Amino acid sequence: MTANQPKTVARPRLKELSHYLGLSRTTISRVLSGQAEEHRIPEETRKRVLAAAAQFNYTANTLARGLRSRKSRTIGIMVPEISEGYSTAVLGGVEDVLLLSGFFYFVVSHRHRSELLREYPSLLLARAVEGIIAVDSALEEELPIPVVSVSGHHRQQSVVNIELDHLLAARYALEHLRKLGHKEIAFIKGQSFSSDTRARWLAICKVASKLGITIHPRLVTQLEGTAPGSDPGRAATVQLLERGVPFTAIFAFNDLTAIGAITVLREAGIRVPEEVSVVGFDDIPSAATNMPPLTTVRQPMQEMGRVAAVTLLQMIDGNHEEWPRKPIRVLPTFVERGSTGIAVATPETFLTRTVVRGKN
Amino acid sequence: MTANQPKTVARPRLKELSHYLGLSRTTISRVLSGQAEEHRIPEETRKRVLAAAAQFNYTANTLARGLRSRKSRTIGIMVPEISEGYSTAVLGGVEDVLLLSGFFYFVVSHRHRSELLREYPSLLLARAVEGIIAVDSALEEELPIPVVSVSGHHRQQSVVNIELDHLLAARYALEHLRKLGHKEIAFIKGQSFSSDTRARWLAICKVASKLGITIHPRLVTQLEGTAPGSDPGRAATVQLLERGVPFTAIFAFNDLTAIGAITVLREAGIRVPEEVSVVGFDDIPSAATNMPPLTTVRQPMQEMGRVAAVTLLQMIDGNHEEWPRKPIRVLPTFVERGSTGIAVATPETFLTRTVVRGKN
DNA sequence: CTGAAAGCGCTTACAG
DNA sequence: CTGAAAGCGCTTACAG
Repeated sequence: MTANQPKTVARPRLKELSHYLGLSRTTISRVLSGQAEEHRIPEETRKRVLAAAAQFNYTANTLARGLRSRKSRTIGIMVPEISEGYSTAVLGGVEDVLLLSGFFYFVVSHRHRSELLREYPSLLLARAVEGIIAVDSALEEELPIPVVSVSGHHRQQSVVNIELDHLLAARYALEHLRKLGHKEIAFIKGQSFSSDTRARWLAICKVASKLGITIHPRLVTQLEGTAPGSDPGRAATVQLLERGVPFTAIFAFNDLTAIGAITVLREAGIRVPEEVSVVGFDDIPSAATNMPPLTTVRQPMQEMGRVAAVTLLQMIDGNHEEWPRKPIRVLPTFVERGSTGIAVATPETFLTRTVVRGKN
Repeated sequence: MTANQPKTVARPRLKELSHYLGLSRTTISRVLSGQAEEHRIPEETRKRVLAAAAQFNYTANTLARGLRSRKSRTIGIMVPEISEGYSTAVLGGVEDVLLLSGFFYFVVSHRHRSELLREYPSLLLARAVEGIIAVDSALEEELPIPVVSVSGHHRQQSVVNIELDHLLAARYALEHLRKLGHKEIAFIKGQSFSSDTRARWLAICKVASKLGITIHPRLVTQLEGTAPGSDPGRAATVQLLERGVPFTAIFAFNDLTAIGAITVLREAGIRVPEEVSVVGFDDIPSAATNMPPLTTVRQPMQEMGRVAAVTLLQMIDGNHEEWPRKPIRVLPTFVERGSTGIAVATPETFLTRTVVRGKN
């Protein structure tokens, strides 16, 4: 950071502009932050300032501005894993909104490590963020800034939840399977640390009972471990097969799990969807190009990101009374593709085949 | 931002700690920024300070710290699209390194819009970032801070390039296809705005001529448009089929393109790999679960991210003489999966079939 | 309509 | 070994 840097054009400061224009820093600052009107700065002056700013390519140092005004115009986004599709789809939506508003964002990913989940909020606070969006992450403490949680199911006062309508999601999937004649349905629940697991499972139980679908406990399994990708789904499916209870369909926690399940089924010589149907959740991009293409419950992830961002910005600049008091609900859609089909009459058939262990 | 906030525990400031400890802010600051040694602060004092900081959960306001010390401990990352696999895989690697070093990062995605490509560097500079990592993005100006470019092929003095060994990549793919007997190989080049397109294509031409593989101009096509996903790949493949020149293999610019190509081929009734082999590039997660699984040139994207971050941090804290003067090269690996097979003797066969237009 | 001065919360020469 | 004071680059009461 010394004289060794390549030749640089130093960013101009307010002081320089002030000299150049023969105006006080106060006036320039007012013009540039859009307060010309309320301070009755003449149009002529305003234009001169704007022109000079453009000419010297001046923009305020946001560190200084933030320190003084207590508005950093920055938020923090916490995700479990930056390199996975769900988080980044949400991020895409968030970005759409933020960038139009002049906000920037820090991303931190905690990879489900509890010490990171605990530390990151403080670190973000030290970075003077004005709000936090938590994606599928369980925050523990109440924070002094607004928080919007996507699929997080928080109960704190300062947290507004963006939630999928899980009942509708469950109804889509289960009615679809019932219509195809499926009665023996296996379920792969999410990892216990995923904040959506509980809500999604409760909805499934409720809808199943309403539709008269029996959930056999030995056909219920759960993802385990923090491995990214479809490995946990493979392991869960192997477990399901080993239990030896016949089933004609699997409702997976998400698409990655469904993809893993299909791989294991095929390795075991079981055809999808001819012998076993598989329903996913999320509709990540590869759901459509998977073979067979996934029938799945689509979460509007981009939209959830946009809604989260809009809500957070309103909370930041509005006052507390106006904060949403209830979760904001978004709706799933159902995407029928090739991984589901009519239930076979005798599901036991596949049990006679060799079960190939999934790599894990 | 007024009294309407939920009850908040204000973050303690240095002043408070100073009162509490009966020590100057100077001393406390020194202890907390690890300068106790060089200022010969007694171990006893050091411990008292650390204990108090822990007790009050004090961390320095990074805005103030950054403003004064000119070290924001923040970098900017520019990517084309936050919600696509390539960028986020690189991001994962970057994060591994940054978080250990106490750096945070802003992400901005320009979606190939030239005004954003132009503005973002200034906006990041205004945010006082100490360096920038550009992923697959062509920066125009020389910046006053260090820049590391992943797959960017920049020529500016202040930019260090992280590059894949494209010659090796091309050799892997072409030797593999030649070994399988392919002579009529079609190529789908990247979009003209993608900074890797040129380098990758030059390498292919060079290696092809060395291996005695003829590149038929009418078997060369190019991705067009900024649509994310595999749609551009579908369109390019449709074009290829319409030209009517027979081929037995396609070397696609990336995996998404390869996936799109396979879809179009199948829709046209052409079997992969029995009639046409397809080689991808990148090895994104869905390459393995695609049907058929993709044979592809794997880029070590996480590693590229890690290398980029390590390099940038060294540039930030080292002096200019020590900056790398050459591109840093990383090596691809080759992943043989199911989308390639032995070349058919009479590739013309597929041309008699109906060509189905890819949706686009 | 305009500006001088204070101050945001730190770090860092400088002095002892 | 320790601290008083200056200052990073802004914004914002306050005053006129």
